Amino acid sequence: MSLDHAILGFLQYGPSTGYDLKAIFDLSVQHFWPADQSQIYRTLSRLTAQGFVEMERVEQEERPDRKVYRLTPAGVEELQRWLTTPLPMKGGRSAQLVQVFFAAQLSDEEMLAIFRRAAEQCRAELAQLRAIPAEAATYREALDSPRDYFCWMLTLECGMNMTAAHLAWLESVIARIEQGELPRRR
Amino acid sequence: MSLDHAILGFLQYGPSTGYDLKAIFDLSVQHFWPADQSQIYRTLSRLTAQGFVEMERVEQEERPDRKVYRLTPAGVEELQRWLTTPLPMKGGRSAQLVQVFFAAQLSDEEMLAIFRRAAEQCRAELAQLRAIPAEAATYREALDSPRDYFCWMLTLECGMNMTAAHLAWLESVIARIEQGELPRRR
DNA sequence: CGCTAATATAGGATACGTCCAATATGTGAA
DNA sequence: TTCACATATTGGACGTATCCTATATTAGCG
Repeated sequence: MSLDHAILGFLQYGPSTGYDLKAIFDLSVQHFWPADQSQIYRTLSRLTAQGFVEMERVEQEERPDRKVYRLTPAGVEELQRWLTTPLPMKGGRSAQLVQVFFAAQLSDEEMLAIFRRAAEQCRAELAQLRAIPAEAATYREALDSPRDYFCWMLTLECGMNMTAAHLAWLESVIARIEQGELPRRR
Repeated sequence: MSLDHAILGFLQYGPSTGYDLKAIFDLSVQHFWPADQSQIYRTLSRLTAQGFVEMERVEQEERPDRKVYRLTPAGVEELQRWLTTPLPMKGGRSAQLVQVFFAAQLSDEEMLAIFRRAAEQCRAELAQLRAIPAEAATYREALDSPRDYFCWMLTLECGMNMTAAHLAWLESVIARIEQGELPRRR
């Protein structure tokens, strides 16, 4: 249940609405923990019921009331507890690797297409990740703690390293196939 | 719906029961597409209803009948179609990175613990991946096509590369924290 | 002799994620 | 003017994964 704790984590920076949370999710942790908007709202209700956050209704004219959530002491404690809890290494799923695994019956050209497409997507993702620090600057003041910022940048670095490594592998596979190292069909 | 297509992919090597499929899943594709046993059986029923596989009941004494599934022509076609379909790059989730992102409020020691634990898990996973080729040899004859085997080894290589890259990153973070590059709290 | 693992399948319950649509209105762009 | 987008929240439906339990028997180990 990491969405719960990610939300608690963000609320630790200060009170927020579901809408705010969605925005900061998309900017900062999306590449390793994407969050659906309706999922955020539902989780917020649950966290309230569990007593980890409190909600304050702020009335607005002509728009839906804002519901501003803040951490309770119990929420702070729960976050702390979770952060120091060892996590089981849950292997991610990759549909693309499933394609690779069964790609043997495709033609060489079709296989190359899979790898070239994947490489393109990697490059796009890398570009996206590289664009984050510029946008992050906006929030840097809000965060204000250089330690928080350091942690954020660590996750970014991880994402870029992983993507770069994946891209390197894809390119090496493409090169090998182009050099005819792929056994023939039949 | 990659589980569906992974099952179709394995059935392409020859008829199997749900039980057989579970075994080959765990050996070969588990590290990028783990499959739950009951999920396999349910998917098999659905694929039958959709006409992609056929079931033949093989009676056994003193044990539940084996249900042997085989691909239909429609199933072959569906597999081929899916293999050549571009996939949306679905970013994997990493609860560990969520911990890192919010780790700023932990002590240096607690942060180091997170990274050291993660590094340990990486090493364990690497060891597991390295053990696969030996077990794979059993199935090599069954697969018999060197092209299929090549694709299998590609996915293994990918897994090992990614894990190694992740480990390298973790070790570099540990080194940097130990050298005091992490900004202080408060 | 008892325990566990292997062979084989099935179903309920639950959590979690994703998509889509509805509600309401202001602002800026084409 | 029309269209999309930002603000803000909510709910239905569905797909997929995960967990647990039940059934039934054999083989091997200590």
